[in-house]
Amino acid sequence: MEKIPRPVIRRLVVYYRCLERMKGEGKEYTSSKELARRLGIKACQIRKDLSYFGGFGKRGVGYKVENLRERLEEILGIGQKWRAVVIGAGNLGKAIAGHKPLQQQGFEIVGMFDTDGRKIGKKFGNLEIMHMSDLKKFVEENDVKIAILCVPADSAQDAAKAVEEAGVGGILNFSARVIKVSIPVENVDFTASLKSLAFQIIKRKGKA
Amino acid sequence: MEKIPRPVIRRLVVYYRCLERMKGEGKEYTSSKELARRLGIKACQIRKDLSYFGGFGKRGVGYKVENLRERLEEILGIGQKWRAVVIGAGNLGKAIAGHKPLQQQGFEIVGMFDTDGRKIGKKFGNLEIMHMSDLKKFVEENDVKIAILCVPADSAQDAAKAVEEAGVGGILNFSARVIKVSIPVENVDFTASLKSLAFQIIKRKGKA
DNA sequence: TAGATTGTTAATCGATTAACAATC
DNA sequence: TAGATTGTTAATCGATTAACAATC
Repeated sequence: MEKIPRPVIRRLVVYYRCLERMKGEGKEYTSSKELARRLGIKACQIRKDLSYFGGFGKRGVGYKVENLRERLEEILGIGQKWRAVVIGAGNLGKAIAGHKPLQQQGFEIVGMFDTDGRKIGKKFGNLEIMHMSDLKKFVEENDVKIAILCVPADSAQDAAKAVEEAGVGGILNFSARVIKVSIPVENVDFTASLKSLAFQIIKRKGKA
Repeated sequence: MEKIPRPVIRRLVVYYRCLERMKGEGKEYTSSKELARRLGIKACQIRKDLSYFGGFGKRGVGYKVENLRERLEEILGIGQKWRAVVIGAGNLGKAIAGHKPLQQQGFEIVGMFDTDGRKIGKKFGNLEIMHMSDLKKFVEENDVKIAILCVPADSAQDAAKAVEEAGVGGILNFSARVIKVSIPVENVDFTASLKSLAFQIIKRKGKA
């Protein structure tokens, strides 16, 4: 398979969600032009993105909504169940663990871990908070593929290392720190996003 | 001012955080090389990024940690207080509102809004949950600059529009939907990140 | 001076956009 | 056939990396 640019995958997810909605609306066919209009993206970019994975449309006609949705589901691995653990039982960790859209989209949170003795053994919903020292065993027994890292910046590297050693497949990193591991990582650094936003607001004020 | 590529600002935030830590470690001088090593970024990229805003270093010597930190603080608007509201008083909204690192970094959550009648009037910490219909007045009276959008995808566009009309300067969008407004937006779409991560794990498995 | 590191220009790389032949 | 839209190649754009003169 040809190398896929990172941004393409992000957009594929966006296309997928739009197709889900179109399906809900009872739409049978769509086109790159229509998707482009709804998503604020160029039509040729959509076609180009799809072309990395094959031709899914009919010239002169467009794409069959359900067919394209299914193909993207397959490509993105959305069909399968992804068993995940949350590392860090703070506010954020609990919010993620309780985030309903995740469950609906095939991500099942099967465990929560922390290092704070006062939290261990407590329940959050039907999840018991476990100690990091039990992570490896739990991952092996429960076929955990993803770890969602919600720990403070200073603990991030240690936690990430433990996750990697436990045999988890990839990390969604909410901590405000670059982590160094050899498994795939996606960073969700919203304090950086917020600062970047602040910068844009300042810049804009300057112009106005 | 020359146009600054978006990714540059994100990295500036990362540099800033690293400098804060270096300051904490009592380091007086650093270099693009050292920053590069600590952050897993190329040294020339750091110099290039900084060069958009001027020359902050001394050839042959490097950068004075505290000096560079201060300049970045200034550029990014980190020195000033940013008053923000959270839209959507669900799990996620509450987690963000209670997220301590935000307060420490100059972002103050001064209000929470929702449209669910059962939530209005309830307290979260020392914040009272208010109705969206009161947003405009609140924003004007409290000089709110940022709105953090934590509503379900289907409500995102309406909420974003209300935020824009209330006169807020920019939006941090946690919802899984593209929103169309004319003020700056930063998207934090972690379900998309999670799906992108899933794809990378699949791809990697294929190779191994 | 010799060594080090910046700031900046030029080269490379990668991603987006435009254009259009293929074809439904 | 005429009109529409894809899939793909080529052109453009933008960001990263390399290279090096300037200079501490």
